[in-house]
Amino acid sequence: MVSSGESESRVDGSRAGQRAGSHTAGQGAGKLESHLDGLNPAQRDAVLFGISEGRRESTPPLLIIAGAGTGKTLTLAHRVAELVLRGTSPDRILLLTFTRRAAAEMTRRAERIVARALRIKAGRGVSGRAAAVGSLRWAGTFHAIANRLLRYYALPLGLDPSFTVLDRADAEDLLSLIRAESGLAQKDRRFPQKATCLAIYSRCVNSGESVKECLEDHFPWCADWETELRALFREYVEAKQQRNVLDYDDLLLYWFHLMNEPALAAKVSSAYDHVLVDEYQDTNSLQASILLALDPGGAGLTVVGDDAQSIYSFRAATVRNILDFPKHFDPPAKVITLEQNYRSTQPILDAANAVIALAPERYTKVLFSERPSDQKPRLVAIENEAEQAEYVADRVLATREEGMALKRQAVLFRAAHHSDLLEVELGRRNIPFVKYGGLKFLEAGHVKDMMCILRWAENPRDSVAAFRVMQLLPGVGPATARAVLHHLEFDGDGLGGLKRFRPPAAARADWPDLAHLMKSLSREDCDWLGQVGEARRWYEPHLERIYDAGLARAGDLEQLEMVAGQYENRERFLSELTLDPPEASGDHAGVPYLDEDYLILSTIHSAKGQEWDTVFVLNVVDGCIPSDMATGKVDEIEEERRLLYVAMTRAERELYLMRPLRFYVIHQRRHGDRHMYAPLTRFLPHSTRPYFDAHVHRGSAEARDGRAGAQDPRIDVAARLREMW
DNA sequence: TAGTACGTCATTTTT
DNA sequence: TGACGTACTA
Repeated sequence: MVSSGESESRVDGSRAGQRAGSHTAGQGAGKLESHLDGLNPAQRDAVLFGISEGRRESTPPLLIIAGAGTGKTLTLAHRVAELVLRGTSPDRILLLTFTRRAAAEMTRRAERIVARALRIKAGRGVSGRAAAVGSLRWAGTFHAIANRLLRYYALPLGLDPSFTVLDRADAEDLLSLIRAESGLAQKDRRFPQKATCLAIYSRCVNSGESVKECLEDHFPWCADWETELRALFREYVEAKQQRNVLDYDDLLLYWFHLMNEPALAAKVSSAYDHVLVDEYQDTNSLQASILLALDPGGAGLTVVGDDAQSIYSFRAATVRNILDFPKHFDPPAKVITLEQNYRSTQPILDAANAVIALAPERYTKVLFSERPSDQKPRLVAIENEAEQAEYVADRVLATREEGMALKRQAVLFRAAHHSDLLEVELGRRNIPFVKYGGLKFLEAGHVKDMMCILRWAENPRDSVAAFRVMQLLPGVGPATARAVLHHLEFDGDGLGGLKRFRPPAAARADWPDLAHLMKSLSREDCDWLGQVGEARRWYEPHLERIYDAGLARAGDLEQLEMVAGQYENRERFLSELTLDPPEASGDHAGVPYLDEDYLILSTIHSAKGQEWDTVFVLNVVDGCIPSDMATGKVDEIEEERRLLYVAMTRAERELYLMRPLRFYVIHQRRHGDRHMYAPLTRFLPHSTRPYFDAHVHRGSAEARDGRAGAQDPRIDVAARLREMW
């Protein structure tokens, strides 16, 4: 329980912050109102820089360094709106974001700003041109935009436009299939796992490193396998081409090669007047090459980011992209820095600044806020992880009692499994929650099965999907599935050939239905609406046979069918879901209803760009932050420091750093389970102590178990026993 | 050839 | 703990 002595300085709900369209109080009555009134001078500079005429040629490149919570999205949205207001067609703005959520948010805000600007103009009697952002057609992640471009340019790229996109799990499966076929697995020493192989491959592609360099720098324990890995990757590339499938990295690679052919590059480039890139610190060198090829002179190019929040180097992102950006151009790109934070209270910023100030190399930028508070962030030492879970659940409920919705509170952690115990505790207390990061909706076996049915129909050469679908039938295993693929290749009638395959006896009863389903789904004129239902009706009996919790899983499939209805066709549905999967998974599988209130659980990575009133950070101990997988290199440690910084700067009003003293370490050593004492994270050395309220929390377990506490009276039993005689 | 029982060995974050 | 690979049985 929390001691009742803690003061809870409530801040009124309307943040002193900035929201698109919100008026800031205190504007001089005589001053003319403008849609830019809510912006501070630096933001205004960033919005207006170089776009006085709205023409691409006259807009030099711009880098906006935007610290955490400094109104980055607001500023970028204003810039987009400003471009539209000055006559740029929204169709000719390319907006590259880190997630689709960010793209949607930016579009929404830009629209509101434009609407407001037009209202103001109209109010002044200036007849505003009927400009509307409409939807920004070219807003999305690098991968999503690549997917669309590659379908437009499939022909010159030698692609079949019906290609399907492999998600990570599919790519891993394909790799592992090849590994098995090529005999790489049968070595005396253990070959790296499929996930590791793919990680190595992906890093090479995205960073431009050779396999050798990559292994030395990032996967030293696999260094002996260089030759085999290269052979594996060669076969992997070939396998993808045969199957007409692209993985995530291919999307970028093909785009890159598209941009390397001058005639095509010119065509792509000429489609956009302005290119804006968000979260630039988390792009990798392949993405940077694409961008520079898209806009070599930098005209109309704006990138935004914060080097202190670069946390994706494991995905080959390089902070050099943002640091070196200005130098790519002559004259160098203009740099504008945003330092005023509108999110957090000053004590939270002070603590976060203190953490990042200890980074050996950094680009000085000190955030300040106009939101005072007496409440420093709390550093809570607690017995163990179980009590950490109880404490957080208690505090969450208490904060809700004070009127703060669960949705305005978040629990952040380094690795997805760090919230396991908390999830159990929340379940026990019936506190609804949604978890971001970790296992996704689409990774659940049964959802994957359904997606593969549709993918196979979309791309009959997608044998990864086919392989999976066929083995759903009883009596069909890898050998039969392979035989079917072989049969189809020679039959030459697409999926229609399925009905001419003679299945083994064990599968005979179920075969015709599958053949019929796939033939039906793959017809050219097959209406998209209803396809998922058709697949579901076929699949449900198998679902019940294959999985234990068939009923709960059937619910997910209904969800999937509803989601499918929101897409115009099968290709869009498959691509967009693969490239931008619904990332939350609730307590019960499936997406929660939006009107419910629920607590947010999230990995720190997935929390990027978000903010909550109250934030709890779990396991602020060495071994978790920094993760003990990352203790090797200085760079890696520095990235972990930035992770803690990102986590802390998500909080608006209340921040709790949780520090369990004892960890129960399971299945790690032969010696069985044991306890370990974990030291406080090295990122909070003694010098940072003044920025925190430290307390030691004595868990309720002691009280519940009837154990004695410090306040209990003392009895001198020994003396009494002596007195008995 | 499918399906299962058992032994081995672990590297976080995600488009 | 559980994912994955191997060996065995029906």
